[in-house]
Amino acid sequence: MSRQQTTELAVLGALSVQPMSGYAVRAAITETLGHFWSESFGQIYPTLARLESEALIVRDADGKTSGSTFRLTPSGRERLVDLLREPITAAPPRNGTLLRLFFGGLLGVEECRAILTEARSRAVAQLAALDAIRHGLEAETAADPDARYRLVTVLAGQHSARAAIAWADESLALLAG
Amino acid sequence: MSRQQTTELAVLGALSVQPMSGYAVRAAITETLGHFWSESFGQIYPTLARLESEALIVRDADGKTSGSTFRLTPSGRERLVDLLREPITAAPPRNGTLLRLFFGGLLGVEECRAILTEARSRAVAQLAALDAIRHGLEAETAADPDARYRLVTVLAGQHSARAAIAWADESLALLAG
DNA sequence: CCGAGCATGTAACACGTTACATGATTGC
DNA sequence: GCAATCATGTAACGTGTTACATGCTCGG
Repeated sequence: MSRQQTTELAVLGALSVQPMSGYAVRAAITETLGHFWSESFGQIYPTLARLESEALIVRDADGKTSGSTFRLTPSGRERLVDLLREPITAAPPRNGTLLRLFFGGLLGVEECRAILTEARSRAVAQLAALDAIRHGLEAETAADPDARYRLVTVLAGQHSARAAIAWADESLALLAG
Repeated sequence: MSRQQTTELAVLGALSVQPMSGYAVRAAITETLGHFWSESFGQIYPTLARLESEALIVRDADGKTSGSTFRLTPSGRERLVDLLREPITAAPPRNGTLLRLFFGGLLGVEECRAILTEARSRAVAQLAALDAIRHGLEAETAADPDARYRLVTVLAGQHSARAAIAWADESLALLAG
């Protein structure tokens, strides 16, 4: 029971920052929440239509241009806060890499080491990408206290990436010996 | 293109350890892969039926008892290895906790600290649970070299849990100051 | 005999991606 | 004018969970 409504949460959240088009919502989610969230157009547009019909957002036609701009209504903002408050249903964390390594005996040491090496590379790249974002946010924090919340999500990604690197190193050593 | 077929991989993997009933496959996945995988009956039974029709597994009627036992055929084992070798499509890692914290400004410091405290508790509990499993596996490793692969997945969970604890502590300090 | 757990399966629903179709706007 | 990008939407498909329906088996 009780749908997840996570897409609704992400869309309302994006619009809470500033009014924008559906296309821009997608871009904002990809760019800003990209390291822990994703949405496709096939989800976003139907969601926008439903939110509009429930008067949680309104659509302003952009004068002469083709697109439109969606804006949160007061009840939409209330709805967003309600969703934020809702208990977080811990999704089962399906991890394809671990599933493969668990049955690694069927693949052999070398292939498993390759999987680990690749996972390590991805983590190193992500750590570097998040480092750049982090420096920007730390500068912002002085002016905007709310930037701290965004910083918290970046820290999560960095801790997670560092853990992945340490795990890969330890596992590579274990499989080498 | 190219379906994920992750359920198929998990089911074949479970049966590669030993022949068992569908009910037992579900139990094995829940107990052994539980910290990084999950499957429901609604997925398992149709998958077993399909695998049987493709002759990747066979069903042995258990004499007089009601259930049946599924067993990998040689081609089923080949199929499993093929699936293990397939490139891992890194699933977008949707994290509901981070999505909420990102918009934490709308919730306020106290509610965000509560979310972090709860995330920390879950990580502490998981770390302890995995520690018990780890000790068992380390003992097994001497006798069964393949136990190392299972140990690798446990290490992943522990690194991840420790990272979550460190992240929660750092973030709680950040939001306190 | 009765309840707990074993066992199998289906139907309805929710969620999400991909591919497609269509057209406007803008910069070169 | 033409390509890239902005913009909106739909349809088909795949995947996954939940709830339901059904019956067996075994220990107390």
